[in-house]
Amino acid sequence: MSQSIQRAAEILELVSLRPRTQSEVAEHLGVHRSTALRMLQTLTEAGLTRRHADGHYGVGYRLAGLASVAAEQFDLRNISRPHLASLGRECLHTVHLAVLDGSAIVYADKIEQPGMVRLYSQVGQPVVLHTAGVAKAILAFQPAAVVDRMLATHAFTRYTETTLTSRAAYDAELDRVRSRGWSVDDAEYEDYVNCVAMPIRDARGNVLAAVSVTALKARADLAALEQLLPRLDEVVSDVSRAIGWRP
Amino acid sequence: MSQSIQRAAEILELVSLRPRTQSEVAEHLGVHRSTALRMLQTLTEAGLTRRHADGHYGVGYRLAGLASVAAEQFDLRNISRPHLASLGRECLHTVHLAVLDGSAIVYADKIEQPGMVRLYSQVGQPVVLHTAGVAKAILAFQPAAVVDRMLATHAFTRYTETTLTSRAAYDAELDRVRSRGWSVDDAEYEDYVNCVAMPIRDARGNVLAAVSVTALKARADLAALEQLLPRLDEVVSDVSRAIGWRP
DNA sequence: TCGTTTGTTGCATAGGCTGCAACAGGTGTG
DNA sequence: CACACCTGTTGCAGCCTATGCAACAAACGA
Repeated sequence: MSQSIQRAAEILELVSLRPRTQSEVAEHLGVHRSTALRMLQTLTEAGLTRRHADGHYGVGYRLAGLASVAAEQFDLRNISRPHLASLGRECLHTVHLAVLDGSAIVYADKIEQPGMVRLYSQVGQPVVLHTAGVAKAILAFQPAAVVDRMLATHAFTRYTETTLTSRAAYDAELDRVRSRGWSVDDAEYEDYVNCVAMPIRDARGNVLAAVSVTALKARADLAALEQLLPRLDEVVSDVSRAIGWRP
Repeated sequence: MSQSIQRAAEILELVSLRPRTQSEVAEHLGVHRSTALRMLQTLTEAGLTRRHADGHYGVGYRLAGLASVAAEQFDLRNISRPHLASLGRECLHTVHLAVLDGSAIVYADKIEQPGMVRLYSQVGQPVVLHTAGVAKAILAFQPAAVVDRMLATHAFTRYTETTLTSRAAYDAELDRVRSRGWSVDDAEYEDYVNCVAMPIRDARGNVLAAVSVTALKARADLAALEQLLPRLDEVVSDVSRAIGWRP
């Protein structure tokens, strides 16, 4: 809508990766050098960028200050709620939000549908790491060290026929999840419940949460749930963008 | 220089104080409502602002993303952070890091203590040159030309009874700071807040930053803060050494 | 020393921003 | 239920302002 502001935002994105000279910024934006300089000067006056001694422009201190204000207000649950709710209304299944919280993954929100069988999950409770779709969607995108730490003392208890009961099998599944971008719980915890899940990325691109659509197999089996993946992808993309993620 | 970018920055500052409606923003900027909305939409697309469910606009989470991507650009802050944090933990007061940034001195970091009264200062904001302890700690060790340039257009506004309201009085204070190596803010800006500060030196021995310990007078008066000087000296020495300074 | 890049300035142009008005949709109030 | 109020959207005319350009001084590094 507003070209100059768009360009300003682009400059911030550019110099946040690494400080740039006025010429580099000009070239990146496709504008004249003097134009880029004028914009950089304005941004610098505002403290959003700052000029380094070597003539490169980087991110300014004021931006860090504003960022901390934003960080204080961070509230994933409230941000994602409307997106999850509309997803729930559309597909009429239960929608979960789970977040990585220290050494556990816990349900942070749950959208239920009226007149449905209640699922066992409860907000605030830790998920079962080796069966829950959300756990796989989150762990698939964590550094190996984090996965190791979380699974170090984890027992791969068998709950159903499809439960993954070894770390090796689980790791293989995480590989699959990582490459295709979504995960399932194929009746691995209760043999009549299955789900699909996708990860949410934060402002740094890290995966710290996931959304799942869960249903009784009798109501919607895996094949049916997979039909919802495009819509689920939309939802997690929207939420990721809303919390500052950019592709 | 660039009107739109200036306005964008002003919007960020405005909504960082508290979320505003498009009408409030328009009024604040003195532009038509549709203009303000167009700017807000652009900022929101970029993630720099964010629309709350009630139609108010606040700071966006992309700011946090940019700041964290750019974290490595703030070398001094990164180096000093652990030292400041442990100092803060020990004395349970607010610790500030301020740097000389072009023609202003701005807060570069702020270590707050849980459950404490919030101080007015914000990262990225310019400090008040004639009252802030960090300003005195930095300016006392600048060449006269730099001090003159920075104070040339500075108004020595009186905020409290102890505010230094003349260049002469300020220069005398800088002399004192220079000889003893530390500075104070004796309730010169807000009559219930005081602090002590010491300079950080770089590899060339130049002072480009300072650290302060700030507290409500009721919690710790100047005499109490001066007890912390040996520890503060340790901190600024450690940080100075870490960036290459040698005594 | 020279070549390169930065920062500055004045100016003409054109492009984009601005204000305006009208309308749809949503919210809350009486 | 009507009403008032605010938000969000759109098309458009006119003017502002951002832009490109060129020339120059200054800083910088090779």
